[in-house]
Amino acid sequence: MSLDGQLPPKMRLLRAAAELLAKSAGASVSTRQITQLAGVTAPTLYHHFGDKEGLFDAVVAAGFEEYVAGERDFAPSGNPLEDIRRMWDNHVQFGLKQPELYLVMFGNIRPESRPAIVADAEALMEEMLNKAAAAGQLNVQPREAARSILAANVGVTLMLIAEPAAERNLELSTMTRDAMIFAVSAAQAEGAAPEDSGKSSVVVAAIALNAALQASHSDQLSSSELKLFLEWLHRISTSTSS
Amino acid sequence: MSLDGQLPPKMRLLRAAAELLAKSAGASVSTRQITQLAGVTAPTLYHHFGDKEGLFDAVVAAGFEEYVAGERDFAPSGNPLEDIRRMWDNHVQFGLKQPELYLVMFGNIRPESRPAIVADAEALMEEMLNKAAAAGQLNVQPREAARSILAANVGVTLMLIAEPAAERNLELSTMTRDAMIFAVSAAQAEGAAPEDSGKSSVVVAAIALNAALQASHSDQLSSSELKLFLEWLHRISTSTSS
DNA sequence: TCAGTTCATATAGCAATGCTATAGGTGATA
DNA sequence: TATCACCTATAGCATTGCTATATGAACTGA
Repeated sequence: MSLDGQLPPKMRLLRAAAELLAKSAGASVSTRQITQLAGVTAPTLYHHFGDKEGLFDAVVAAGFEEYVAGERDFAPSGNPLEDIRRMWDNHVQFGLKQPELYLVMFGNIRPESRPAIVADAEALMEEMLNKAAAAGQLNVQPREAARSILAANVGVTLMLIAEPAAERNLELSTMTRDAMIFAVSAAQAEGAAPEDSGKSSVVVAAIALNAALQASHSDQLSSSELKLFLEWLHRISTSTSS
Repeated sequence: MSLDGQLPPKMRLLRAAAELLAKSAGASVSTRQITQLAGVTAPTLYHHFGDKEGLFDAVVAAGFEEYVAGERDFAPSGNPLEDIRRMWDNHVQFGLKQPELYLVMFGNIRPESRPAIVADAEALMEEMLNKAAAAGQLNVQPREAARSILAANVGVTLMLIAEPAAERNLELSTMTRDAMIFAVSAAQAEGAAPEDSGKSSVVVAAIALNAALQASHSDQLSSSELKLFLEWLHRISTSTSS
């Protein structure tokens, strides 16, 4: 019952809330529990965070920073698709290590409350996919691919969290991961997929060029020219031949 | 303020809870609101459902029956993969029509509380995938495929719910859906995928035979023979050639 | 040095919540 | 009619999130 280091009460509240949230298996955590563990009285909480939800938002924000740090910390391997795999695995590991926090971040999403985190996570994924696109490894727009992969990533993580820890089979994760990456990557364009083999190398090249352009901030075209050019590229790279 | 038809109080409580849960955007619904709307006093609720959570569980169970009914209601189209697409779309539509209910069902999943629903949903999906496997359209075990597809389906639905209704882009759903089905189906085995082109037609055939056997309850082998035979099949069909 | 100002914490308590001990009413059966 | 199981209501308890108000500490400017 002692988080009374010399830390300021704000930090102690954050840590107490995070700790109680982590160990309470879904049961609701009361402000009295939090303040007691932090060695602080109620008004202090409301002075710093305004609200119980405000405190939890702060906990979530801290957790998200940890998540982002984990996603950025490994050095790029040279193969963007391989980096995306690692990103996926990092995401899953984060969810399994801090399930309660993860559930608050990605399980309780509501339109009016918290899509900012999702947008940030998508941006992180898109950033990596842009490299793949620039290398000609992508079959679809990086943004769409990022949203799609992240959605599957979240779904898999939630499913794994829902399972009793003993029965968790990580093959679900690797299988879904590779399925998504494969479907999104340019590998299939080399002849297979009978239904949409029309995704010719033209499309892949257009996507790659698009990504390269947006990444390099080229100055060789005026902004209005660039806008139109990108629009054409977009039309080409999203065209389906069916 | 009147759900006082001649329905029994138990039904009125269920409907009141469902209605309040549906319109309260994430805010917690109090038992007093529910009992008042149902025209009933508190002990009645606890007599019938024991708990507030018990009542919500009942609401979820009713919602899940509705979900299952929706998943079963369309006639099979002859093409199992096409049926799986419809199943996916049904799932997404259900989530978008009843977001609050869906969030309780799939967003708040915790290992100790509610994996039964997930297991049922998986079984539903697996049932359909067995047909695809029997038709030689599947590249992996039906159970694994079902878990994978359902996970992606849940993730996509949650992401769409998280978005403001105005900006919802269903292309995320169709794209992820087709990506998953493509990756799981046997189509790619016909030559493309350079990394694991080893998924030869032997594997596909083994999976198909396995599904057919389990579906037909063949009596031509004794149960112990069948068990061993299935084990071998399983070994074949899960072998990777990398 | 000291009044003034601001920030941070504590005392005490309110309204709303989930839930229950107890009792009253209703219908079917004997 | 009496009994008995079932269902519902009155009243109230403990806990919840939150706040009105007051006290202390630290810094500012003269």
